[in-house]
Amino acid sequence: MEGISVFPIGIVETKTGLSKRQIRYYEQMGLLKPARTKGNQRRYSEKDVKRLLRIKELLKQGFDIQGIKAKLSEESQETSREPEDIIVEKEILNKLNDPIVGNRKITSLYPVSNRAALTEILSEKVKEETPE
DNA sequence: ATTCTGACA
DNA sequence: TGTCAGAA
Repeated sequence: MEGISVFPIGIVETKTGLSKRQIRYYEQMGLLKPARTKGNQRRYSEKDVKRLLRIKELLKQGFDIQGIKAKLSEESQETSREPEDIIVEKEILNKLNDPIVGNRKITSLYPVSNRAALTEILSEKVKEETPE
């Protein structure tokens, strides 16, 4: 019984400490999709509230919209997790395709369980791709 | 009284 | 992000 959307934005505002402006803005950015009443008013569920709280934290931790979007979608699929090997492959592909790897934070997701193995394999991969 | 969308001194 | 307008 937590998927039912019942709270109007005003309640969510007090429950999360986020302004209505922010709550609506994050929705525009595709971070959440609250239900709508027939009168076009937003109705949030507990799940939405938790999501907003997570957004709030990630924001405090200095993440941009893209990063948060990635983290959120990651947490949504957190159920059926893929084998580490496959995850590692995806991470490598993401990093190799993302031009802003060295300096900025990557816009893609990166589970940190086997980060060591990742960086190791990645460095080798990069080494091959980078003939000095 | 509340919320919604669009806009900007 | 805040905030005001005009409508619902």
